[in-house]
Amino acid sequence: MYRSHNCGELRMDHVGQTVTLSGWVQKSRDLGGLTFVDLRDRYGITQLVFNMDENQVLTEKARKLGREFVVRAEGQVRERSSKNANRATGNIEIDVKDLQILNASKTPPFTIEEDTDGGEDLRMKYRYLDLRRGPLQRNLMFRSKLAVETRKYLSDVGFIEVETPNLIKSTPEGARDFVVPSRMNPGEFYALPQSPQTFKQILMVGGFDKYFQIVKCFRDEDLRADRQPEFTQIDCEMSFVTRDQILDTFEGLTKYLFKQMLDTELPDFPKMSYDEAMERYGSDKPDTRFGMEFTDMTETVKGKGFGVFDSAEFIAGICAEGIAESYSNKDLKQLTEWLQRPQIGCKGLVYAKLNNDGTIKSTVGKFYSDDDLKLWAEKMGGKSGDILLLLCGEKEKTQKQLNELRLEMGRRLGLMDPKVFNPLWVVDFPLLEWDEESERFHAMHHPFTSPKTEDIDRMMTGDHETMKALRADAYDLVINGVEIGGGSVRIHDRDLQSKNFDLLGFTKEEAEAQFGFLLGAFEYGAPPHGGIAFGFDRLNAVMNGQNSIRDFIAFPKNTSGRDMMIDAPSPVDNEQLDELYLSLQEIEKSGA
RNA sequence: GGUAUUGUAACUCAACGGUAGAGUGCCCGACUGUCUCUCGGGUGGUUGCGAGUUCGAUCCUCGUCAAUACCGCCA
Repeated sequence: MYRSHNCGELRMDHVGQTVTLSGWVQKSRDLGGLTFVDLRDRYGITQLVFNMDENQVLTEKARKLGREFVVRAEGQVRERSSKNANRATGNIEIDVKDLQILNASKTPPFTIEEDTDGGEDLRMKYRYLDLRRGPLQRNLMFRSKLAVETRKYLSDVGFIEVETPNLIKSTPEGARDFVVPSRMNPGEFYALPQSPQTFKQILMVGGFDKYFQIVKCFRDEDLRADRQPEFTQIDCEMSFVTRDQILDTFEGLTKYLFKQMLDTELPDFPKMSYDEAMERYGSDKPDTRFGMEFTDMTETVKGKGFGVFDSAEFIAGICAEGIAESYSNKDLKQLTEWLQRPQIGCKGLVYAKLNNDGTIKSTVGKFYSDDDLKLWAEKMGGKSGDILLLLCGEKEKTQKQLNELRLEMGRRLGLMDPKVFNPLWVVDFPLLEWDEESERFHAMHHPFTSPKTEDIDRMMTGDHETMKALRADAYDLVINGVEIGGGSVRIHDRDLQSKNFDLLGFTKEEAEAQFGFLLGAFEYGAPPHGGIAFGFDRLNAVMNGQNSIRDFIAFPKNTSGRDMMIDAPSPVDNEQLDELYLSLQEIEKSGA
């Protein structure tokens, strides 16, 4: 027997019992005649004691243990003479009678502790060591429970979990596909699914009116801290439902998950239109934990001789509360430079400091009287002690930049409380997005998204400008400025679907070749349906107040899409290539 | 594809253009109540790689590779 108990469960109640523990050596403290060894498993740490007077051979053996040795120890639980209040098992220790080294270990390249000294790349290479650390263990246990609770909730309200294939068909819309060559079908390729989108819609046609799946999705696009090439979704679809029934169902799920996992009661989720989100926050995923909302100043500030404003399409600002005294000119200059980085690309920042003594200091004081500036303050809700920050330019671009500024100020002023969760539904997204480069429309959500009922007529007959303004029955769940998931009511009418493909620039033949199976299915009685998918990795991260999803994935990839542990991707043998009828082009290495 | 930052001992980081250093780890020794044990000694380097400038480069310049963050991209 390797263990009678784990390393986290022994307490004063167990004193006197003979127990067997197995685990890893966290650390040993050799005091000469007395040696302490901290034994660790995923449940906790228990102290082993060896005494030279009582058993010299065993103590000598214990003194030779290195970090991360795997050992089995048998002995008696006893009360400690000096207790450690910082540890759950800190009142007891094991007086070891027998010690077995199950496996020795090389010295690990970084410390296996709560806060490791290892850098990201080392931790990735030795992921199996990093996984032994408390934070990673807790994250993966959290993830496991979150999946279990999701299944519990959804199956309790009647959802059926159905698996869909991973070897499917490449489609031109959306992200780049990962592609898999088919040996049995020379010259042809499968694609890995970007999501089970078409399959879940076909399941609706198949009569599974409530479907869900916790499923891997694959997208061959550049990565970020919150984006992996393979990631997991809670994917759902429902038939015979309205938009609000879908939203209610998943609001219910979200509330349930927060209650079960964090014991947090979420309030009802507000619904905000895409347009409103853009006006108030300049973002389709606003962080509503703090205010600092936009004020449109276009009309207010024009006509006073300040050319930059007078010629601008759009001028808007935010009010940063209570920092007039603490923010020096140097700070503001530095903030301006931050805004001027190419990633953001502002030309400049206009500010007005509303000093506590009632004076106002502004970069554009030359053009605006104190009364003018007081009007600004009034419009923007500024009071003494605040700083008004204004940006101007082309409307969409300026909104985007002001959004960045708002978020940065939120960060700097500590307004993003990690303990607070502010969910909201962003609804009524645009149906189509005009792509200047290819000079055609793209589906903002995906090609099966239904326009809002009231927009259908305009869609069938409207001109180009009308098309840009069409609203879709599409929605996102946003929590603390993170897009947790999104979905839409789908088109179930073949004519409407054809029109949509038309607008997206598909010929009939292309549409048939790409999506014929779905269109065919729709001819046999497709029910009205809609659905949603949550980013499961992101949900884990957000619930734990973290930005990076990597520490919630057991084996993540780095920013170049490499698995540093197994060193993938890697070349394959010519034999393998031949079998697949593939030949490689020379890869040009520049320079060298 | 672009912008930026970083690359020095096993790890985390220092070092004005002038013989490369600390803490941690690791090894040896001492130590009977530690839990960041303590104390003494020791080990440890192709400064990512390649050019260039210079009497001399970890430092400056160019190239290159890699990691990370962001933009583009991605729902």
